[in-house]
Amino acid sequence: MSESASATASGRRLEHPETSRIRLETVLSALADPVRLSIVLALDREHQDMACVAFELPVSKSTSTHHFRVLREAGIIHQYYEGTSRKSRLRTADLEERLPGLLPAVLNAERARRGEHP
Amino acid sequence: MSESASATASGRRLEHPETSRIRLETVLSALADPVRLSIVLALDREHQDMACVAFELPVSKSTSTHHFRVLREAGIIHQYYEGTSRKSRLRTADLEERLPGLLPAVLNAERARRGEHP
DNA sequence: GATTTAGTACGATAAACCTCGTACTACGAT
DNA sequence: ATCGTAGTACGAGGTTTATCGTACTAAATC
Repeated sequence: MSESASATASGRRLEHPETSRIRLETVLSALADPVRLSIVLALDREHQDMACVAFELPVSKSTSTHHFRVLREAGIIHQYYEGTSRKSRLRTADLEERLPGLLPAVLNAERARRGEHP
Repeated sequence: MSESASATASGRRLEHPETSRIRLETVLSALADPVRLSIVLALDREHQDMACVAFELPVSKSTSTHHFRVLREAGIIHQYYEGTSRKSRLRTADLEERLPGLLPAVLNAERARRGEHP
């Protein structure tokens, strides 16, 4: 698992923390926001890479960019370029290695709150 | 489990959310702070009720009060008066009922980070 | 009653955060 | 080459947060 950005389409780099540098407090902060929580939930539900636009977030484009960056810099999602869009994927395995049980617990609780079936 | 404060020594009331009103985002926010995380860790490690002064936090008294209130209002700790001091206890069972697996995951991760034995 | 101990209440301050709009870039399609 | 789509960068505005000091309260002790 290399950590240098996979620049499929542009020369732009996307910084991702190594798994060993994922920090509990940063992850908790990142997840403690309703918009970001809904992003994480959608990524988990669809279990496929999603472009930012697919989330239909109730915020502006720049705010959306901000939230995705927070998630990426916390080590919660992996992002890469594909054409004009940027795809995101949950770093499920990395999170499980570094913070075992945390993401499943958060996903379960939030799904339960929303009345979604597990 | 009654929710009206147990005013052992004073007439002062301490507000505690009912278990059913514990919110994921509030809990995540509350745990996403180093001082509060160390409070929760100490409460879990000592497995007994602790007075605020026993934590020896690296902040002033008023800041300490603030952090304990955040934890209490999030539903993470229960507090009651005893003499001149205020004792705190983790609401382990309530959290497990409402947000299963979350607290153990956080405690494990933080203990691992600190190099403490589980 | 006076003192000590433990903690609260009330601002104040400085940093961080969420939000937005505008201007810009990169890629794909026409 | 032009246009549209998807997203970034930057800066600003407003709110929340963490921190503190000072002044206060309640209980235990002297």
